[in-house]
This record gives sequence, C-alpha cells and structure tokens, in this order.
Amino acid sequence: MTRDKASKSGDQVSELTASRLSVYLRCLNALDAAGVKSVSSKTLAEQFHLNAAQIRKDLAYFGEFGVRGVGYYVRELKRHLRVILGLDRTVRVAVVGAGNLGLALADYPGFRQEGFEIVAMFDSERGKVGRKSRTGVRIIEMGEFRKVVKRERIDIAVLAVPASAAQEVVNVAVAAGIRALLNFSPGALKVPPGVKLKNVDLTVSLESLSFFLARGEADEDEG
Amino acid sequence: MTRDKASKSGDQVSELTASRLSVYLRCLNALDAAGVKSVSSKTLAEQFHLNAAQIRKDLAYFGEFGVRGVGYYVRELKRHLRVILGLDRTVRVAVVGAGNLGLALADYPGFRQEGFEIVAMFDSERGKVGRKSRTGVRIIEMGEFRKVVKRERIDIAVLAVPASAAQEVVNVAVAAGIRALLNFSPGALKVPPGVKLKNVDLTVSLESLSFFLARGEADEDEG
DNA sequence: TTTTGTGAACTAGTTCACAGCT
DNA sequence: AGCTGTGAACTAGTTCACAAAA
Repeated sequence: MTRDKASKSGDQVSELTASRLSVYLRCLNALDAAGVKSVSSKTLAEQFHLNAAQIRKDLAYFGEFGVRGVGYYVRELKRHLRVILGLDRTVRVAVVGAGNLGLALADYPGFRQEGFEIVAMFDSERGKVGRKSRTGVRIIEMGEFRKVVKRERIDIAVLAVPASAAQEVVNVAVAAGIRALLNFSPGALKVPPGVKLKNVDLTVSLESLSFFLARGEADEDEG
Repeated sequence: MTRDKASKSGDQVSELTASRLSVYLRCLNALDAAGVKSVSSKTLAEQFHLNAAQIRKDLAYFGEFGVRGVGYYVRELKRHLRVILGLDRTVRVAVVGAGNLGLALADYPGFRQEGFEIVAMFDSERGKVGRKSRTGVRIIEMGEFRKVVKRERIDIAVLAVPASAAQEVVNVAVAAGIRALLNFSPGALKVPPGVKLKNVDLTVSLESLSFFLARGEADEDEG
C-alpha cells in the first residue's frame, strides 16, 4: 500500500519537483532532530513557507506515504525521501578544476552531510597535481580521469573549470561513463541524451539581482 | 521609437526572464568579440540553443530594439541590455563569510568581469579579520558592516555563512540598507518586502542530480 | 474530526504563426 | 524577401476544494 508508485517510471519528473523533494528532506531532518514524530502537510507548509497542497502532490506522486487524519511520520517519510533521492547509498563525487572554487566545493561541508562523498579532484595543471585540499581530497592529473572514475565508481562530476575548457571536460566525463554533472562554469554545454547536466551560473545569478535592483522590484524568490 | 517601454514599470518581470537577459548579454559579448555586427533572433537561437520567439518576446518587453528584415545590431543591443540589467555603472558587492566558499566567491573572476566589484568581505571570526583574499579583498569585522556598507555604497551582499547564522546576517544586511542578497547557505530565509533574495543551494542541486541518477532519467536542463 | 490524495480550476511560461515594417 | 513584435494557442506548474480514509 506504500510502495505502489514508488518506482513509477512513466513520465519525467520536473526539475522543480526534484529540488523540492530535497528541500522536504532537509525540513524533515530538522523536525527529526527536534524530536517531532509526525507532521501534517499543513504544519510543514506553515513552518517552512511552502504550500501544503504542493507537498502532498509531490509526495503522493511517489507513493502513499501519509496517514489520513494524522499526517506523515517524520522518520518514515525521511527514509522514503532518501530512497527516492538516491541517498540510501553513498553518492560518489569528483570535482574537476582545483582552482579557488573547486577547492572550496571539494571541502564544502554541506556536500559531505547527506550521503555524498568527495572522492577526488582533477586538474590539468602540473603544479597542482599531487597536492590535497584542506580536508584531504587528492588532486589527480586530468589524464587519469577515466581510470579513476571507473576504479572509484564516481557517480557525479562537479565542474569548476574555466568556460573555455568546460565542453571538453564534459566530453571526457561523458566518455568515462559519468551520467550526472553539476556545472559552475558560465555558458551552455552540450550533453548527449541520457546524461543529466545541472548548471549553477553565478554571473547570471548576480546579474539578475542587479536587474531587480535597477528596476526597484522586490521580494523573495527560490533560486 | 526605441526607449518607449524601456522604463515600463508596470508588472513584475519573472526571475526566468531576468536570467535569460543575462544569458543574452553573454551571447552578444561572444558575438561582438567575434566581430559580428548584427544577428537575427533565429541565428542567435540556433547558435546558443535558445528559442527565437522567446528572445524576441523577452527583448520586446523592454523596447523595440530590433530592425525588421535585419535583426538586432549586436553593439546596440548589448548597450541596451547592460542598461536594463543595471550594469551601466559599477555594481558594488560585499561577501559575508570568509570561509573557503566566501573566499572563492570574493576572488571569482566571473564576478569582476561584467561591471561587478567585490569591495569587501566580512567575518565575525577574530583571526580572519584584517587578512585579505588572494586578489586583495579585505576581511572586515562584522560589527563594521553597517558603516562600511554605507560608506562604500554596497549594492549587493553575497552570503557564504553557516545556515545557523544566515538569518541574522540577512537581518543586519537589511537593516544596513541592502536590497539584494545572493545566499549560498542552505535553508529558507525571510526578507521584508522590497528586498530581493536569490538562493543558490548547492546541496539541493547535488541531491536533485542524485535523484535523476537514481531514476535513470536524463537530458540537459537550465539551473 | 482531521488530513490525505487528487481531479478540476487557475496561473505562469513557452511556442506558434502571422500581420506589418524595412 | 526577411525579420520583428505580438496576439492566440498551447504546455507546464500551482493552488483549490472536496471525497474518501483513518
């Protein structure tokens, strides 16, 4: 009665829904840490500024996790969300580009928390290879990429390389069997079907803030 | 005939539209650098994987920048977009939080390019105050925030502080007159009306990639 | 009674298709 | 002939509102 739709693989889930699932998990972690046993979509929505109907719809898509008249059991829903998000096993990540940003991302504590492991960094610059990030992530020569990805069973590549190098790195990563990429370099990249690319474009983010400043518009927004 | 709607301040422009304007500007920079004098929405769309009708609609909202039968003059449209995005003058930015991520953001070359200037960093940790980032951005004590923001006429604050401190920093920043914030800490923050907050949530980005990996779904996406 | 799960209604965003300008 | 600017059509995403379950 609970797992029916859990593996529903009909239509594609939107980016927006996927991001919200991750947000829900974070909310549940907070509730769990606070000792809360169960929560209704209404309470959850009020507490974290979300919409109750949307929470229910998002969750219901993956299974009937709630109990009518009660709400959702926090621990149970957490477990379900972790499975849905693929966080029930360690997700192995490599960072490509050992510049300032790459090093900061490799050591970012938020990544290590929920099941992610930063396994290695890669750089093509001679002087960086062999060194380590502060938390001890090794910087490996880019030529070793394919081999290390296979050996270490890397799931996700994080790209923190200059725009000019980004497409080539994507090609190498895809050829090495990487199917998910988080890209921090500016500009559009091409990936073949079957590969998921997510872009975080810092310049676009700042420029759109500047735009709203210039217009005198306002109010919060979910990036 | 060209500026009519330029200051149209009726309805709110969507986040999506604002981000696309920034993308268009980047495309035009590339074309300009390549010596291209004019471009049609069709060509622009094909070259950068966009939609021609959308480009026209986005631009037309702010004025009649195009020439029928010809397209858009690259230099001229660049100039218009820079004005629309508020990049016709230097935008002054402060980074709050001088950890790994904050330091990387303060030195991020992408920010310095298009009219942004990273004026200062702030941190509450005693040992960091007085030091500088690699490119020379000074780290100032958090207690000085208000004064420095006023003196240096800071436009945008970038938040790279732990989640637990984020809301308090927002409150201080808003009280100091900051009207635009780019937040890298996880979790939802409250801002009063009239203040624009944009969130970049790295954990959510990675988790949504993990989600698509777990489902075996695919294909590109714009973050 | 309370709250879920969900069709229906609504709102936002995108794409089409073409009149009209150059 | 070629391309913009834009209403109309369409698609995606959100919220409402209520029947059914505990």
